[in-house]
Amino acid sequence: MALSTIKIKVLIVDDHPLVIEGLKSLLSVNRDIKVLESCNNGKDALDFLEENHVDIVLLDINLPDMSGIDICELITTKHKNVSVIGLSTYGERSIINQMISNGAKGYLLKNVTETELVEAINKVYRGNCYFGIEVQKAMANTIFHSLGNTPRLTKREKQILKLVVSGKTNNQIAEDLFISPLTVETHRRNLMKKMNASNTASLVKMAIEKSLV
Amino acid sequence: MALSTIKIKVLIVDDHPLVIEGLKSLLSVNRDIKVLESCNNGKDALDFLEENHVDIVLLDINLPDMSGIDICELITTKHKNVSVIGLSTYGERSIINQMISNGAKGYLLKNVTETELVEAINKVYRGNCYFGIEVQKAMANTIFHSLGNTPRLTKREKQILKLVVSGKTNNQIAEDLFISPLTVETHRRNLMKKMNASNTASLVKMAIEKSLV
DNA sequence: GAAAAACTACTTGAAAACCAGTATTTTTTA
DNA sequence: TAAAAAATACTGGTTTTCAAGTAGTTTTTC
Repeated sequence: MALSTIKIKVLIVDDHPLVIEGLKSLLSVNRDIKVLESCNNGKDALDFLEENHVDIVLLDINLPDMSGIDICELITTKHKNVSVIGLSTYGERSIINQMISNGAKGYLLKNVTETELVEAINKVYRGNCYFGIEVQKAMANTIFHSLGNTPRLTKREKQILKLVVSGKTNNQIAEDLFISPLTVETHRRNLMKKMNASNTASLVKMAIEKSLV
Repeated sequence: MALSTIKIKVLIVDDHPLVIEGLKSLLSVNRDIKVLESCNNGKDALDFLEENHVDIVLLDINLPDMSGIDICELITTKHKNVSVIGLSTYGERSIINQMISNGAKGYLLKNVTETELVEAINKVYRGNCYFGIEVQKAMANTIFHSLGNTPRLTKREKQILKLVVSGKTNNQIAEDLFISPLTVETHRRNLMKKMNASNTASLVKMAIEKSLV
């Protein structure tokens, strides 16, 4: 708050000009925060991050070229010192879950107030998490049976889980991915261990429940 | 409409007094419809139906003693000449689907207008179906991949499907239901045939997708 | 009361999944 | 660059599921 020379560098990613302008306007008042750039698609955002130092990305979920959820994962894995705050119109719990498990540090709805927005950016910048009041409400309903204990799956595991859920056998998956059926079996076993599933049925159920597919 | 002596007999089931009064008030204007009784829980409703002739049940989903979805099934199986119209605050598609597959002939949201309510009751009374505009909107989103082609499962099949989804093996299910594992196997096979599933994974996926569990 | 549907139970054989390890190579991260 | 994590692949054995039938009993329905 005190150091006026060091500003929190923000990148806005949203395909709606109105929202971008609105966010810029809200943040322009605060002199600890500087909006470096705004992108209206995922690719531009990723390109910008390659060549610029950014602290916070305000990331919309509905983008024209790719899902905000996927972009979130790309950003958080590639740029460890960049924090993502999700942004969307509706507080759908499945999306919020996915954002969190993909490394998002905060989540806000678009009816956010200036106070809330600034608080979110400050908190996340300091390494904390921030979730809007409306978002917390949306999560509260099903807090026990999904959030928090969602296991972290590897890329390959997610891939295989999707194929399992789609009804493919180990052999079919092996053919699809050009690996040995025995390897698929190993991944499957690890998946079951991670998700506390005793068989395919509960694995599929939990995968859907935790919105991992 | 013409015969003033024969009125459509309606039973209201809702645990919220305000809603009951509202519905009564809306329907009191119409002289073809008579609200016989109103219950604030499922048991009372079922008891009333045992001893009284009712044409239409306006059934809330959230009830204190049991789920409106279950009551709907009980009513439609026990009382063939009684039609159920579901009633709830939110137009959640999964609930609507379950109501329909449990025999509901109509579904309305609580912000329903007098016109719509009367039209619904009249249509359902004449053997048709009626779904409110808001409900239709909610269903339209996912109309292709769930509704319409939902297979009709028997009571036992639903029961077993739930246990399969919960991760139990045929043997465990057999123990639970005091039947032979071989019988469970037969039911499971019929379930897979009905749902076009080739294995447990796709069976579970489809069961959840079609909100059958 | 007859017909249909649902529930029950079995046989046999094959395929797939599950369990519990070990182990090498590749990639990522500190 | 060394350590950790992820992806790969194997052995060997057990349990469960899948497939394709048959068939008796009970419950619903017309």
